[in-house]
Amino acid sequence: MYCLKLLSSVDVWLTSEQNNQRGGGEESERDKRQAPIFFWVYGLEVAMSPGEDGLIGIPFPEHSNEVLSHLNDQRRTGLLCDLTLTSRGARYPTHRSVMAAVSLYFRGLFGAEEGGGEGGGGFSVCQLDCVAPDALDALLEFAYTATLTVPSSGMRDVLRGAQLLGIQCVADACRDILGETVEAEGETAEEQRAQHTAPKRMPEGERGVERCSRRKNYKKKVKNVGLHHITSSVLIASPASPISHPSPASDSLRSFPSTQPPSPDQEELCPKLGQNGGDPRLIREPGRGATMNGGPLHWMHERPRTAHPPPVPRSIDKLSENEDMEGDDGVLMGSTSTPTSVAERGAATSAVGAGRKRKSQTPQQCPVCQKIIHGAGKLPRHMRTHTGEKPFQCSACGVRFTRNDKLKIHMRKHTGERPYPCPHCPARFLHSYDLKNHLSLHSGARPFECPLCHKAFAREDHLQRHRKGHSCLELRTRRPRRGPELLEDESDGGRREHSNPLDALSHAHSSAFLPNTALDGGGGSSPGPSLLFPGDVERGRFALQALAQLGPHRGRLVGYPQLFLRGLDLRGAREAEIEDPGGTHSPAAFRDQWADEGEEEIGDEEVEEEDDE
DNA sequence: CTGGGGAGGGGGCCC
DNA sequence: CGGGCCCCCTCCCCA
Repeated sequence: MYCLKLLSSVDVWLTSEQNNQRGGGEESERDKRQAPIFFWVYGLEVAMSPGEDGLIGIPFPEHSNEVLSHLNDQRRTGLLCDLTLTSRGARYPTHRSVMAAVSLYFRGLFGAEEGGGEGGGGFSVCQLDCVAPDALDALLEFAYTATLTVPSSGMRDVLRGAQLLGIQCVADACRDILGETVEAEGETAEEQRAQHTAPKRMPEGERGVERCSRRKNYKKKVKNVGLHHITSSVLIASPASPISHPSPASDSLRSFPSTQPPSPDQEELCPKLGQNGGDPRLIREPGRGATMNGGPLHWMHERPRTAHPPPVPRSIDKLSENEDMEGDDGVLMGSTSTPTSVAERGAATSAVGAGRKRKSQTPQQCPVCQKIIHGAGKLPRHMRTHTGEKPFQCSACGVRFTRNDKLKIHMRKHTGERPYPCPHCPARFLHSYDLKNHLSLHSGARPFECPLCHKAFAREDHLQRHRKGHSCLELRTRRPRRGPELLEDESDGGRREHSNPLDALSHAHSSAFLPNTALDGGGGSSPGPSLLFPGDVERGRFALQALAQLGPHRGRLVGYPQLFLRGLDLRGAREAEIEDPGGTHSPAAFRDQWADEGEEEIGDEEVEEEDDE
């Protein structure tokens, strides 16, 4: 009997006779058969370790984002911050654990302290003048949001900082963006200078500033960067980047231009969009190196250098400002503690750069999400989805959009224009797709049918919503069931591999469902290959019943678009239940805990089916 | 729970 | 090649 924690509050109890064998060294045939045990819960791969004898690992993709978000909140408020990074006067409260998790440098730094007096804990300050404040800010934001926001002009700073701190993924991404190639030669002068300004760390209790150039072996050779001019800002994010969790820096990022009130200039530049709507030319000056509507450059200028709350009880600013300033290149270091403006830096880099010719624009891979963007000129549009840049503002209501065509459609609300009239009724629509949906009402066509309950919908997204809900799941669990022989397709005579056991189930209980309405949400993007074994349908069925037995807690699983069950070897559990009907090992014994009276018949049905077998 | 509207995003076509 | 325009899909929100 196992207790599986679901969403921290839902317990799924499974029984297995294998429980008694755990650790006993016995290896039954089932143990051999169950080698790779995976199943899919609505698109999420769930691993059941055979060695763990039925333990199920259910991933919660949002968990990491939530944790990061909370950590970022703590960073913003200075809560639990036990490390302050400084760069030329700017202070960045942070958490040692986070930095150690992100940075090989800090990992080595703090790891070396393990067992030492200061290892776990005292407040400490780490002077990182070798990393430009903007770059350090960006790297911290990356650490806490999985999103790296960096203006293209600051890409090299970030690259250098990432290399110095051993944040390899960021360094790689920056290199990709910069189009660098790994240089097999020795360290460049830049790297050598950087070594002189290696991160320094000042334990809180110490009076002076102890310089501890403790670079580890993670150090990567600095590439000989070929400078080229890039006018766009780039935001690097992990695929699951929680962009919605702003850091102080990201707050400022988000303040441009989407939430930033339009400047009077912008208002003048965007007088009356009207029918001609969001012509971006009214807002920006393309090709001038300027950014849309006060974009990255504007952001960088307004980016608060000391936006972070300063919980640092002691000041090392003067020391940090005066040290190592000569060690970096002029672009980075400048002559004072105040970083050179991005505009100046951009000009500097542009002056140095040789102007690399951009590659073909179709298709292009997004440097942030690695997605391939088809179509010429579509990448900048796509990039705005990462940066949150919304250059196109409605002159009527102030709402901003990332695309002018969206603004144009939006303006129809103000102008009353509804260019898509229904030929059968006076209805008119803003979107062509709305008209398309509307026409299906006239025709009565409901082409989107649920393969399980056969309810038809006029809109595909409504069908998907319906299938994501658990109302249909209940029906699924109560379907009359057949054996796995129904996997045999009568039409082609061969064994059909359904994309998931639920398909098989639905196929079993009904032969009339639309071929395009598979349970994968209509997208046909079932994660992972279809790897059904002869017993999978049974396993999937039992898993559904297990879900059903969640009773009121089952709703917590609602929202998963799919329920894929792969190799879920739960038959043992079922058999155990039969062997011990009503015993303490039976799920039925725990069914009352969930007090879902409507599901009891499922269990009864299950027993009846077992009797039939 | 469902129907409808709006918005975000991607792709195709054209200039 | 970049941008405009359009279509399509999907998601979210509201009644």
